[in-house]
Amino acid sequence: MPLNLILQNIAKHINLTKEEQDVFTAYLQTKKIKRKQFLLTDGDICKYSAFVTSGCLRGYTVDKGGIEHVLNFAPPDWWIADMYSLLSQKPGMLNIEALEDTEVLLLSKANQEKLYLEIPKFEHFFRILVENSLVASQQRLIDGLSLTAEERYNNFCKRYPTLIDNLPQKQIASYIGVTPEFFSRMRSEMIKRR
Amino acid sequence: MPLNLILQNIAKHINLTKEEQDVFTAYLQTKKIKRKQFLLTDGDICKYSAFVTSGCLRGYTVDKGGIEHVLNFAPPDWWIADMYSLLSQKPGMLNIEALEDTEVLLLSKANQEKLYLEIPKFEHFFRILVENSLVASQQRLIDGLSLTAEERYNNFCKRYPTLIDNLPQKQIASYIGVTPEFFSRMRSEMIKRR
DNA sequence: ATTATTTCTTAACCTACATCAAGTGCCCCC
DNA sequence: GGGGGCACTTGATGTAGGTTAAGAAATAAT
Repeated sequence: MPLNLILQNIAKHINLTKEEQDVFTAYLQTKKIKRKQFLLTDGDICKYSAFVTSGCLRGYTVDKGGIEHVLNFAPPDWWIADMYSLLSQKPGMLNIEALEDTEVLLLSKANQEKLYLEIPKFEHFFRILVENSLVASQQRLIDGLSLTAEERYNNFCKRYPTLIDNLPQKQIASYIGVTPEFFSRMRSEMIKRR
Repeated sequence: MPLNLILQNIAKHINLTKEEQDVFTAYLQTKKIKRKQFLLTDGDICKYSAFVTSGCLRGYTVDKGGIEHVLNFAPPDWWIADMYSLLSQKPGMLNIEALEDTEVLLLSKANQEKLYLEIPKFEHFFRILVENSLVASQQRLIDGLSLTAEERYNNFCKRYPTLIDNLPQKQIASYIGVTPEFFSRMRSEMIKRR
């Protein structure tokens, strides 16, 4: 069980005693997900936050026309959940699927609430975590309103350099909001212009 | 000073003693902003979260071509800040401007940090506040990727019914991501189809 | 190693929305 | 109350990205 990674992630924002670490880690469950398997399916109620220790997940929605739209990727050291469903405990719209064999540590909403009571530092930790997510989400919203697809792709490469090597092109295309065809064309034009 | 409104806002998520209320309210400053005046200008460092007690603010960015893109509105009972700049204490991209004469209560980042230490319940309050913001931001992101402008406008009317009566059309257009010309045309076509 | 499936590439054609421009209507301010 | 400026409307034209389709290349499965 690779608890070191999650303890380091937590230690970015809060200091836990050894005892507190034990309390925290006792609340976690390990889960392995094979490539193409789902951690969460749209219409389900999201009961866990997941912390990725190896592999890669993607969160995506499917629109009326059956087109998939990637909301987020989660490589190692990242958290992922359907936030709407997790908070409201209502059926959500997000599918969370493994892009490759993946291992996660699951923290249930119930255990998360217990953590807040037993170790209030976790209020602080998750506030900061969500604040940073909000900043990234708003930045992406602004990008979608004001930048061309090329500019969005450039930003993606700058912000998440470690992701681009292993992510399939069609997933990157979906994340920046264009079709695979357009993405392919755009990239070859960018290369011609070098 | 209309402290009742903000105390009610806080009471949605946390219970404060009378003493705690006094500590909290002592940290607030009142500010009046005339229509068209700025609370924050892009390039500045955001030092406050603002709670609107009357009037209406809008947060927007300006792109390379000089086009404004509305990120958020803040009518009464809403919080607003440039989250990136507030968290990082680096110059931000958001302008916050009054759409009408507005009154806000300001909570500085420094005071906010003090609050967390003196009344840790505020960690809980702001975590929930930011979580809800994240959900709304992600939903808007997904809408922008998967819906037509009409559908986005319909969602806007459903989610924020109290906003549409008083907001100028061009601001709504900017929020849903279309030009004023297209918005005007789209609306008259929707009316024809009734 | 071979086959099946998926991903990527490329070309032709299409479309939701943008841009430009000008006129009308409305609101704000003096 | 009136003038000026801004918001809204409308028409013509343009464009960033989508759709359709087919072939090539790469990857997965056996």
